[in-house]
Amino acid sequence: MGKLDFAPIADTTRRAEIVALLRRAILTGQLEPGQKLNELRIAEQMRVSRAPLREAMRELVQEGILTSIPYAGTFVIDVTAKDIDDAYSLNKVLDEFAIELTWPLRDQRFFDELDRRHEAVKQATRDRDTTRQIETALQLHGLIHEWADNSVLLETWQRLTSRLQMYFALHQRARKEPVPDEDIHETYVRLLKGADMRAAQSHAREHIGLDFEELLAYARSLEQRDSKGAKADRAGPTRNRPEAS
Amino acid sequence: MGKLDFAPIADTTRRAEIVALLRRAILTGQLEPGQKLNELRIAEQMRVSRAPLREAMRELVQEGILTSIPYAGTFVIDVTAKDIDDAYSLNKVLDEFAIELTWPLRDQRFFDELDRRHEAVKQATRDRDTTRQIETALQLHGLIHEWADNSVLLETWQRLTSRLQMYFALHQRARKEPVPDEDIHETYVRLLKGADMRAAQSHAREHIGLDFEELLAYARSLEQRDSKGAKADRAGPTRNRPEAS
DNA sequence: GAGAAGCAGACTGTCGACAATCTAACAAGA
DNA sequence: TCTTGTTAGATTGTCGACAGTCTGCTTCTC
Repeated sequence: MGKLDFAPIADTTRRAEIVALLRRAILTGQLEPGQKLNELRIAEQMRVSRAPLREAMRELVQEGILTSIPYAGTFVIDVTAKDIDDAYSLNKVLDEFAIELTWPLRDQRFFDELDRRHEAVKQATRDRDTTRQIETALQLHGLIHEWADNSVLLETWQRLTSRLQMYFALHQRARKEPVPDEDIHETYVRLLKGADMRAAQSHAREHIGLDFEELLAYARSLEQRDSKGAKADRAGPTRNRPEAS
Repeated sequence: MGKLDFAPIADTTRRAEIVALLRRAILTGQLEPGQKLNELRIAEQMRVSRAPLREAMRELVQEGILTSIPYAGTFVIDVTAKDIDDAYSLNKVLDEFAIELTWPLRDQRFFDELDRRHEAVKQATRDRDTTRQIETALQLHGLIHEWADNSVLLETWQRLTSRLQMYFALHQRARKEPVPDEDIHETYVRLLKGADMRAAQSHAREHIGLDFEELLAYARSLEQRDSKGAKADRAGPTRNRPEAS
């Protein structure tokens, strides 16, 4: 028999597609932080009953980008400066760990994939497609986590990434100029190809820190604005989180 | 008006209670790894319809202790030696980070809570209650993550803990003698109260390593046994994970 | 007897309807 | 005018039933 490996066919349940749709809507900022998701309306728009929609929402709640309050509703999570700070500081630790694990596993296929993803970022930058630029940049950074051969690490990073992507989208959407960021990733890629692991680790930490400071400042300005009243329609969940212990 | 703070009342939806029930059943080993969860049977036993049960199961899938295959069923995750290895190595990194964050925040309340949880472990040990011993030991180790004031870290650790608790339960259930482990935590607690952060960090790494080796050896022996046939009724999910990208 | 086609049976996925709960507007009383 | 009780509307939580899919057995053919 032939040695051809077939890729598994796509999961074809309504629930899975709803999850993908909702996740994309949230991560690209089409659904704003704090916004309430009306089950009936969304179900009608998607031509789906509420059952699979609700199951999809439960998944996204556990994924950390939605939050649910019993009998009140399900909301897109609110972005606080502290959340961003927390996520980034943990991300640094994970990056360092991922580089350590990936380092001895690097091979030609790794370098090729690294270049491919780097090229995708540059392409998105040329196209002035900010949404895609965020996506591709995160995919570039995700390579070390995928390559590290530690499923728990990968899973953790992906969860963190969801949130970071949300924050970035919020940020990018807010600022006027589409995007400057010419080629910050150049050094990152070069170091990952090099021989000095420590250098790669500390650069990852530095580099991430840069975008971060700007994002954090933006988040803080948002909070200042919000706290001065004018809370708009973004219903503020005031009760406890649904996560039981 | 008075300054009394009321705690938020308990979330009282069937779904939340089902989640708690199922999680406990899985973490204590009442539901074995690989076992399939029959929706109809469980729903009848709990006197609940399938809707909230299914939603609860979606949450636990995202929590990482169940795995779902469309049109085939939902299963308790299988424990592989690699999973344990992955989880533990990440756990070390997280512990180190948590100690770093917690260190400057330690105060009298921290030390009191530390002693309280340490005492709970010793009590469970005296009672020869292995399940509770696992629970309390993990709670003791969780304190640094709770105290670190980083919600993302805490969430990540709790997710990891779920899995570790499962593995521990499996292990404890298997070995004959109830439990030796007199007071390994004594040093850990003392170092956390001390002045040398590095020492505390490296001890956390060492200490965790101990239990780990034993657990890992057990997992490997399990896999050897399984691969020699006799796969029992534990239906092995052979298709792809449901997690779409 | 071996292998393919077809056929129940069981189970998961989805739907529409009902029950429980919350919110906000309104009325009544001090 | 402020507080409290009431009520209607909207929304979420739950239920029972139906449809789609998989699995294992049976049957038929060679």
